[in-house]
Amino acid sequence: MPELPEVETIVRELRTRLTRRRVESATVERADVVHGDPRPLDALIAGRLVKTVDRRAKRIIIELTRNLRLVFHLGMSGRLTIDDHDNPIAKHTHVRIGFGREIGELRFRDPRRFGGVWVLTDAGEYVGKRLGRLGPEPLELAAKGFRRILASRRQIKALLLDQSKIAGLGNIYTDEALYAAGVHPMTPADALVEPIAGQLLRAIKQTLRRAIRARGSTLMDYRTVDGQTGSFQRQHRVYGRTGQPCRKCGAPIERIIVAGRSTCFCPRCQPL
DNA sequence: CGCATTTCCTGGAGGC
DNA sequence: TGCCTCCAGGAAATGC
Repeated sequence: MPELPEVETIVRELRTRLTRRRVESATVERADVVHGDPRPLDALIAGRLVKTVDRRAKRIIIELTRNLRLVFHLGMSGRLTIDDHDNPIAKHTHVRIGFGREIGELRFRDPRRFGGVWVLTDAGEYVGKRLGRLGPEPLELAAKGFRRILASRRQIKALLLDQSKIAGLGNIYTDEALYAAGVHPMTPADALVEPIAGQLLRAIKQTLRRAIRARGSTLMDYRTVDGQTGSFQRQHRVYGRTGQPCRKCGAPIERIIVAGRSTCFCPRCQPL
């Protein structure tokens, strides 16, 4: 399940391989995963060059010439890969964007279809409707901004998962960061006063940076653009370790439901 | 408006 | 082996 580190890994690879390349064709196999400008994608983007590849929270933004952006969201099971044109097309491949023969084909595959691509031809629509409701990037967040976010009675886990408050964390990195800071996931956010709030922000940033360095966590679906797995799952302290001993204190890791999500934590290192 | 709950979807796991 | 049920979860939609 791609969160910020997985998406950042994908963006870096796409940037290296696609910047300044020319789109030659586009094929939509499933129209209902494509949103935004309703005109046929092939006619719309063929001939344009890739100007930039960037990330906002968990979204991948491919900017083409003449003010057109393709915004990919991978949802749960989405993958973006670059394949040779004649590679077999995997099941649930919904969109293919062809580049030159020596580059290959960008393929968007998403079995569960929680993801999609937004074709944005107007900057206003892009900022206002799609990305306007996203909170700040956690890696760019200062202590003051974080304290403002914490001014709520909600459980800290629910708050960190709320993309309109802070954008990019998902279930894995929320659990890992809370463990690293020694904070129980059900703690009311406004109970986190200094120095704990600062510790938590540092834990969030450190967890994300380490995960990016390991090219993300592969549990099931996630792969990098060239099909490799990430390796951060080997450094997980709580996520997916239910019943196994805490690496700090030896107590068994527990799994509970918080904010409707399965939540792993150490009852001894993260007391309420 | 803010926040909690429900809903979408498929593949894989586990029970029998 | 085959069939069934359950579960994973990002975020939009819905319901207070």
